[in-house]
Amino acid sequence: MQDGNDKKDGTEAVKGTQTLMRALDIMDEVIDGPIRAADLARKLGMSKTTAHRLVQALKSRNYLSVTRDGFALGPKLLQLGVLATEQIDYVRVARPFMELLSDRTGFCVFVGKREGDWSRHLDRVTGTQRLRVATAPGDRRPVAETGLGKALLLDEDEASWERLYGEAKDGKVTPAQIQAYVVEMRGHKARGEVLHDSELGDGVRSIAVPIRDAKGQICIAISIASAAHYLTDDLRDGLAEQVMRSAEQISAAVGYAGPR
Amino acid sequence: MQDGNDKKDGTEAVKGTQTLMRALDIMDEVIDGPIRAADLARKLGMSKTTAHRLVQALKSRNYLSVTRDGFALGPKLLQLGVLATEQIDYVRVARPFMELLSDRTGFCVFVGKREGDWSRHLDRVTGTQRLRVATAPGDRRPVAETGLGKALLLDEDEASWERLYGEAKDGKVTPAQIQAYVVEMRGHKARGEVLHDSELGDGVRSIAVPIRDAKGQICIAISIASAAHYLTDDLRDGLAEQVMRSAEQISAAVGYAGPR
DNA sequence: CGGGGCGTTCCATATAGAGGAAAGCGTATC
DNA sequence: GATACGCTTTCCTCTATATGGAACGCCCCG
Repeated sequence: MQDGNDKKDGTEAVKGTQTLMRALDIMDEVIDGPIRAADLARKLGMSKTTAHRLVQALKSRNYLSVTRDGFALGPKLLQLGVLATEQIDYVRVARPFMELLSDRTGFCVFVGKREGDWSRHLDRVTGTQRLRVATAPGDRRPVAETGLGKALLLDEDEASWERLYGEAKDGKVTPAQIQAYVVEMRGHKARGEVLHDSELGDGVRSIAVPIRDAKGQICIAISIASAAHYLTDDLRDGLAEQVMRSAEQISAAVGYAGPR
Repeated sequence: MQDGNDKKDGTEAVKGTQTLMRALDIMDEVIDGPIRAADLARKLGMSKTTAHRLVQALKSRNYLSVTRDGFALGPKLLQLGVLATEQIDYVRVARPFMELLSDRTGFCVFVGKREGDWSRHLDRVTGTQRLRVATAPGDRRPVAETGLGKALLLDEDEASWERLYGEAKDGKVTPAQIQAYVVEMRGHKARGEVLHDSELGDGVRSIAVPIRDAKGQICIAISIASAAHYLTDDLRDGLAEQVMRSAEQISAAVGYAGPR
C-alpha cells in the first residue's frame, strides 16, 4: 500500500479534467437510482447551470436517459457493458493482485474457474518458498474436491454440494461422509473462505476465496497453497484475511459493486 | 424523422462540454477494441497531451483499463452495464416510439414480451381508427399463435417452433400443419417481420417485429393490428417497413448496437 | 549508434466552462 | 384565480481550466 496512485478517497487524481471528473461524478450518483438535476447540483456542490450542462451532454450521448423522476443510466451503458464483458480477461486482471499476494505471503497463488462439474486451473504465481505446489495452469479436477473448486461452489445450494461430492467420489461415499461434507461447506460459506486439506495424502493445504463479477456471481476463485507444514493453524486467520482482501480487490477490479 | 435531436452525424450537440465530449469520443473509439493513446490522438484530431490526459482520467475512474495492446473498456462499465440493465424499463423506452408509429399509421400498436411458452402483452397505444383491437395489457396467449409471439420466436430453432406450435394447439395438429407452420416461420424470419392473421376467426390481422437488447437477444416485440379489412395486402409492405423502422429505433434506444 | 515510435511531464496561453441572474413552466397552496 | 415555490433552461461575463507545443525518458529496430 505504499505506492501513491490510490484512488480510494475518490476525487483528486488526474488534474486538468475537471469537466470530465464532474461528469463521471454525476454518473456515480445516478448509479444509486434516478435523480434530478437540481439534486445533483446540491450533492456534488456545483451550480445548477453546470449540472444541467453536463447532464444534457451525457444525455445527448445516451449515457443518461430521462425518466419521470429524474435522470437514469442510459442505453449506451448497456452496449458498453456487454462489450466490456467480452473484452475483459479475468486472468489478466487478477495477475497483479496474485503477484502482490504471493509477495506478501510467500506462498504459491492460483486462480481457477468452474467448468461444469470440474474446476480448471487458469494461472498461478510461484511463491518464494522452496516448496512449490505442482498444479499447473490447465489442470482439471473435480470441483468438489479442491480448495479452489469448493470456493467456486459457495453459492450453490446444499443439494448441489451433495451431488457434486458424490460424483467426485464416484459414488463411493456413505451418507455420513456426505453429511460431514455439507456441514463443512456451510462453515466455509459462513466465513466466505475455504480451508482445504488435500485428500491425495500429499499434505497440501490451501485457502481459497471466490471472486465475483459485476453481476455478483462467482466467476473465478483465488487460492494460496503450500504444505500443511508451512500453512499452519496459527497462520491461518491472518492468511485467510489477506486472501480475502485480494479477492475483494479483484472482484472490484472486474466490476463487482458489493452485495446490493 | 423531422425532429431535430438526431445524433447520427456525431459530434456537435451540447456546447460547453468539449472535454467531456472528447472523452466520450475516446470511449467510442475504444469500443472497436484496444487502441493506443497515440492512435486516439490521431484519429480524433487532438494533441497527444490531451489524449493522454483524458485517457489517464478515464483509467483512474476505471472506465478504461490498460492492456498489452492499448486501452480497453474498463471494469466500471461492467458495473454500470449491469445496473443499467436493472434500471431500464423497456415499456417506458418504447412508449414514445409506439405513439409515433400509431400517429403515422393510425393503427393500434402493441408491445409484448415472452414468458416461457406464453406471450404477454405489456402496453398498447390505441390508434385513431374507429375499429380497435381489444387485447389489453396483461393478456397472455400462447407464444406460437399471436403475431407478437411469433416475432418473439424468430431466433428460435425449428424444433422449438414445432414444439410450441404443437403445444399451443394442444397436440391436435397434423404433421402437415406443423410443416406448414415451420415454412411460414422461415419466411417471417427471412424478412425479419411477421404478418399474422388471427386464428380466432375475428378477422384481426397484425404485423409484428422483434426488438433486440444490448446483447442482441430479442427482448420484446412490437406490432400493429387492425381488421384485415383495413390492413390490406397493398398496404402491407409500406406498413411493415414502418414497423421495422420503429423496432430498429427502439432496439437502438435500449442499447442494441447492430449484429456483430 | 541514431532514428522513430510511444508514454509522460512542463508550461504559457486562449478559450472553454463555471456560475450568477433571470426567464419559462409546471405544480402546489391558499 | 392569484401567489408562491421548485425545477429546467437560456444568456452572458470572467477567470480558472484545459489545450497543445516542446522536450524528456524509454524501448525496439535497423
